[in-house]
Amino acid sequence: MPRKRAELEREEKVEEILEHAVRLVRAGGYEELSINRVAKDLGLARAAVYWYFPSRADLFVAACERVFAEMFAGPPSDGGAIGRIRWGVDRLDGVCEIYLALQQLSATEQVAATLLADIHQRFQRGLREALAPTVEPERLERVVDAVLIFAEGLLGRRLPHEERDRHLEFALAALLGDER
Amino acid sequence: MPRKRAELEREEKVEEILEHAVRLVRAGGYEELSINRVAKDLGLARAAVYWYFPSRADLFVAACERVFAEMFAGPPSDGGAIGRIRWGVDRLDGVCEIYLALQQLSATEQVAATLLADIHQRFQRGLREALAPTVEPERLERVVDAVLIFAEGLLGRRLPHEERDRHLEFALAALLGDER
DNA sequence: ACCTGAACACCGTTCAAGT
DNA sequence: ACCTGAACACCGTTCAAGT
Repeated sequence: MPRKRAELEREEKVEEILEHAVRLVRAGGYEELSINRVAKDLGLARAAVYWYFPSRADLFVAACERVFAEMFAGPPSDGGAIGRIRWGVDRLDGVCEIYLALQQLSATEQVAATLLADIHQRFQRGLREALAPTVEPERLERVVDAVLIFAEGLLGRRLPHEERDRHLEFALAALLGDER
Repeated sequence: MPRKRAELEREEKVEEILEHAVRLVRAGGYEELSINRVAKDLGLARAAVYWYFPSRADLFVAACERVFAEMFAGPPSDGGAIGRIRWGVDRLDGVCEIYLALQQLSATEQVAATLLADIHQRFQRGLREALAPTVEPERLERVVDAVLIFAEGLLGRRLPHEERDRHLEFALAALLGDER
C-alpha cells in the first residue's frame, strides 16, 4: 500500500520522540521520562508531544515495547536448560528498573498490563522450550510459571550477580526435581 | 526518665502527622502520600511538616514501619508449615502496594533499604520456625530464602487469591521436597 | 522551637489560538 | 494537521521572616 507523504512525516516525528523516550527510559526508568523533558530536548512545546502520544504512561509503554523487543531479539543462548534460563534472567536483569516500573504501572494502566501479559507469554514460550526436554509434560506448565515468578521475585531484590545466581540455581534444582 | 513538656508536645505532633500518613499510605501507597496533602488535611503550612520529617521518603518509611509492625503483631497462624506460610503470604498481600513501593524506594533511599532488610529478617525468622520441622537443617536457610523470593514474585503479579494459592502450593511442594 | 508565606524548580494535562 | 503559549492544578524542598 502506498504511503502518503503526510503519513511518512508523522511517522518520522513519532520515531524521533520514541527514540528519545527510549533513551530516557533506559537511563532512569519511568521517573526519568517526562513529557517536559522530551519536549525541551526536542525543541517542542510541551503540548506538542500530546499530538503524538496521549499521555506519559502511553509514551512509556511504547518505549518499553521497544526495549523489550530488542531484549528478545538477541541470540538465544546455547547452554543447557539451566544455562538458558540463567541467560534469560541476566537479560531481564539488564532492564530491571524498567520491568518493575512496567509491573507497577500495569496496576492502573491497561496498556501497561497488556504489554506485560505479552512479555510474560514470550518468557513462557522460551522457558517451555528450554524445559521441555527435562520436565515431565504434566508438570511443565506449572514449572514454567513458577520459574518466571521466582525470577520476578529475584528481580525485585537487586542482588549482586553472584548471589542472584546462587538463589536461582537452588530454586531451579528444586523445581526441576533434583533427582539426578 | 522524666519527659519535658516540650518533648511530649513534639511527640504528639509527630504522632498526629504519622497517623495521617499511615491513613494515606494505606489508601493509596506512596503515590497518595504527599507533603501538601498531609499539611492541608492537618491545617499546617507545607513547610511545617519538614520540621518533623526531613522528606517525603522519610515520612513514607516511617508510615511503613507502622504498617508492617501492625502486620507482624497479628496472631501467628496455627496451621501446619504450609498453612502458616499461606497465611503469611495473605498478610503480605494485604499491604502489597506498600511493600512494592518500599522495595522500589529502597533502590535510592537508605532508610527504605534498612526497613526492608528488617522486614526480610522478620519473615525469615517466621519461615525458619515454620519450616524447621519439615526441612533438613542444611537446606533450611536456602529454602527460607527461596520461599520468600517466590512470595515476593507472587506479590508483583497481583493475582486473584485462588490462583496465587495454586502457584504457592506448587512451589512449596517442590522446594520442601515432594517426597511425602 | 515552631510555623508561615513566598519562592524555586519542577510536574501532567487541557485548550484556545494561531499557521 | 500540527504546534504554541498560557493556564490549571498539582508536586518537593528551601528559606527568610515572624512568634
